[in-house]
Amino acid sequence: MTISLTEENYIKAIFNISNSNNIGVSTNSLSNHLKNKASSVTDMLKKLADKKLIHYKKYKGVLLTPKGEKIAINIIRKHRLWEVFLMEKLNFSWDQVHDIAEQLEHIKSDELIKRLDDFLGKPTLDPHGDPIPNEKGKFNEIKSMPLNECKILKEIIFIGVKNHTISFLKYLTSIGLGIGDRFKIEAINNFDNSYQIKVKKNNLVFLSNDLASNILVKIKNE
Amino acid sequence: MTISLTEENYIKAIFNISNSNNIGVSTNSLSNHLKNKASSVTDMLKKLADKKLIHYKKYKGVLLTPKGEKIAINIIRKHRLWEVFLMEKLNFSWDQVHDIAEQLEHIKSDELIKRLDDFLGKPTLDPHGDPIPNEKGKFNEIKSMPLNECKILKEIIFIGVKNHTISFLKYLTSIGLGIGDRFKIEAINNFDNSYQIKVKKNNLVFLSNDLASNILVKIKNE
DNA sequence: TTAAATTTTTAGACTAACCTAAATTTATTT
DNA sequence: AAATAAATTTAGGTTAGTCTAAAAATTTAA
Repeated sequence: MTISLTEENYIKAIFNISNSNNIGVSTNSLSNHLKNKASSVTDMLKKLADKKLIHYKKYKGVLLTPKGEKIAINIIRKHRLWEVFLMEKLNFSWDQVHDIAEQLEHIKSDELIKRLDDFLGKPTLDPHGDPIPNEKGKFNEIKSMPLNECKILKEIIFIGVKNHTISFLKYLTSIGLGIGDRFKIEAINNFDNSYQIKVKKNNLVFLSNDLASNILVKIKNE
Repeated sequence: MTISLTEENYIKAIFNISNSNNIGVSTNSLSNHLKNKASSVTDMLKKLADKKLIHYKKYKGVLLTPKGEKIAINIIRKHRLWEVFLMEKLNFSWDQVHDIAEQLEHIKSDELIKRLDDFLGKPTLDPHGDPIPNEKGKFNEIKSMPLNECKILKEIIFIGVKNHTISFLKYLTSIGLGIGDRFKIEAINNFDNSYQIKVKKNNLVFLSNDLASNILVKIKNE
């Protein structure tokens, strides 16, 4: 069975939306996500259901079947491996890699991905801190939390981001924050729940609560 | 102006056919090359002519405009750079790279190609010995000739192949011949114009005239 | 140089993936 | 629980790229 590029994008969207909400995906959310009209989405959902890639009941939203999920995870694996390649080997910055990886993820060759994986040293995290599923589709989850759930003044490791927009990533870069950085929470301002943190050798950096909610961290030695 | 993947494939086919024949490309040759019906080809030729990518006069065959040629050369550049990447970095063999490069050549990002080129050390030849045009579209032609035009017993360098089929490449590999190899013509058999050559440290290898016509060589020190 | 063969184009249709507008179902208010 | 609002689906249409069959132009051959 062949799966078109468009079908792949729908499957990926369903996976991403259901994974962040953990519930059946609505036609409208797909319509927003893919910037297609809801009626177009309905058409495609019927097609994907015929191919047994999703469970679909009219008016009830959709979920991936195991077969559909396998495809979704493989696309994500390819996307993230290419992102690693673009950053590590071609020296792109983390806000430049997404659009290119969005194209590369559709290249069809299992052998290519196997060799790319080897070439990159079988990475388990992409440049945004997102886990890269292995060949079997297994995610090596690392326990992280949004910075704004951290209410104690501790040493922290910056693990990943929730918001992947270019402007957000550029902003983090501009204030000197990158994946893997260690920093200390110096203060949590109780009037607006904003944060003051100190990155090694840097001055204090102020982060709004909203910004902190998009930064995923791990408490050091935990 | 955006150019679809299909349009890119037509432009590339026109370039390749006209470059090997050096003459206007017929509808039928495109139909064979692309494995589409001639009527489909006609439709597309009209579209490409509207976009000023080809010169097209009904019943008269086509040629690329400078604009079309620029696009064709850029696709070829991308294809060959990706082939180098696949062989040099991912250790594919030369008969495996074509199909994957056929997909990769359509990835749209000038920045990506620029960085890939740097990463690979700005190569000027691909793994089949074909020249890689530079950013400006200029080919660095190397003077080579088919082995069967070589009628003297000389030291030879294997520069490239004319026939790119997988079976041919595999055959060359199996008899121990690879791009860059030096060998000596030991004998030219006048009854069938076949060749006997001696690759360094190897036994004598017999090549039919037909086979020799698909091997591009340079005479050593010339 | 006319007839036959070949090549190319036109005409009309199909599929995938999209759209708008209208109808239907589900959810929310009062 | 009826009325309104929102979400979803259906109906019918469009475009890109393909196809088959028939018509027209060109080339080849007698």
